[in-house]
Amino acid sequence: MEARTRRRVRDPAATRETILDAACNLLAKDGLEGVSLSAVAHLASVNRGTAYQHFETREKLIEATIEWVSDKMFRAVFGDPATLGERRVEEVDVSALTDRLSEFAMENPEIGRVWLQQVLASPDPSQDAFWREYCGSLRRFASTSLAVPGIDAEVMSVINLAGVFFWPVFARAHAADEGERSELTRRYTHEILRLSMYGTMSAKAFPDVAERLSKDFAKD
Amino acid sequence: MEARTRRRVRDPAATRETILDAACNLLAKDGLEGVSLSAVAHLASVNRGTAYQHFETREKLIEATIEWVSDKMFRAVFGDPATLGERRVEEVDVSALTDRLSEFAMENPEIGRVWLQQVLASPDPSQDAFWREYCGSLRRFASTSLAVPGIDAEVMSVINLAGVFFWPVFARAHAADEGERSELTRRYTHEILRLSMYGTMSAKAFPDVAERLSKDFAKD
DNA sequence: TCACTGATCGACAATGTTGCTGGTCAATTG
DNA sequence: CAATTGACCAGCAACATTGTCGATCAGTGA
Repeated sequence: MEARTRRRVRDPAATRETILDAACNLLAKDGLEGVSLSAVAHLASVNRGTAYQHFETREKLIEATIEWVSDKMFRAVFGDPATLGERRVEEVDVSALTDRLSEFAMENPEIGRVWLQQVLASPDPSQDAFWREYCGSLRRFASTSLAVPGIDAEVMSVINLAGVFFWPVFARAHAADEGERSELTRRYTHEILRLSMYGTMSAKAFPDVAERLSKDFAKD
Repeated sequence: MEARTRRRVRDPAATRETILDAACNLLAKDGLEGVSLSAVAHLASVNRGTAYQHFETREKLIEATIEWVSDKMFRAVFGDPATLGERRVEEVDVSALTDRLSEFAMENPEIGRVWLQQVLASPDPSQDAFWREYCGSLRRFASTSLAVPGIDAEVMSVINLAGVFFWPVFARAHAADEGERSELTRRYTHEILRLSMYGTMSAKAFPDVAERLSKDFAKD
């Protein structure tokens, strides 16, 4: 009859990681609603009590999960935070960065959206490393001659990130297999680059809008 | 002592509306997580049993709420569906449409995001009237000479809608009063128009990206 | 007027979740 | 080696939520 469930070997750091990883997967699968301590602990094969030992409350767990996601994302998109300082703005390969971000978003659905939501709602988004880096590099880029003048880096960050994190919702729902999925990823990166280069409206066809833009501009 | 709670006068249609309206408000306040039948019924001052009479299950209620939101949004952005057919593509005022959409998104936070999420995840987004109209008009616009060539209407719809529905998360968290909020709305509409007209990257500074774009293009 | 439909309500069972507590046991440290 | 720490676990209490049922009672139509 035996069969007592084996007691987990004592390794707090690893346990914490296990729990966060489980929370992350659950987040990607069912969204925020699906992240209950019961479900997370079960998926991580950890006792609920143990989970509470590591994270005081559900809120704290979610908060920690978001940070964990942010870090994962940072590495996937910008590489190792340690070696970051050395690179130059001019050297940043916009096109490759977009590729990596789209890739990550597609592989980790849901969590990017949840992360963005939390970060934007927080009193100071730049507390978050990924946001700081993303928005910051966009701002630096905007100040170079490589960029069109008049870019609002904050708004552009929101637009870019919102788009890249929402597209997988559509893509994953409409792609039957891996192949179609990467095709849809390609479609997205193509379009975002095309948009960045050429916009959507033929400038000479819209003198009124152009005028409105320059007027808004004067107000700033 | 008396004080029996008055029984609601019999008016199923109005009751249904009341419930949906409550659900909608709750959605805007607390997101999907906040929409429990208990909370909705309470807010609507309706017995929970009554709510179940109108909506078989929580899922059904949420589904109905999303449709209701879609309809509200449609009217706010495109006007009355009945008088829609008459207008021409060329007559559509892009700039005014953007204004109305941003306005709506700011006034009704959360629900637009949830709506977009549901619609994109559904097997056939064009079942939804708002999506059909938005994406369709973008497609029609793309085929005119007013537009830059090569636009992917579906991707652009996602980018635009994701952006406009996410911006309020940032804006509402960082605006102290009504005035700051409308200023932030203005910032958004300005930037999205600017982006549509001029993009972000100086085309001549990025011959490699331009080449990649034309290559991708050839593959299609 | 009177039966009938169905909108509304109060209560109940089943289930799930949160957070807490007290107990066990492995590792560390003096 | 003994004592202490704290990681881990099982179970409890409080509460929320879902979905269901049977009992009313207001309109409606015969």
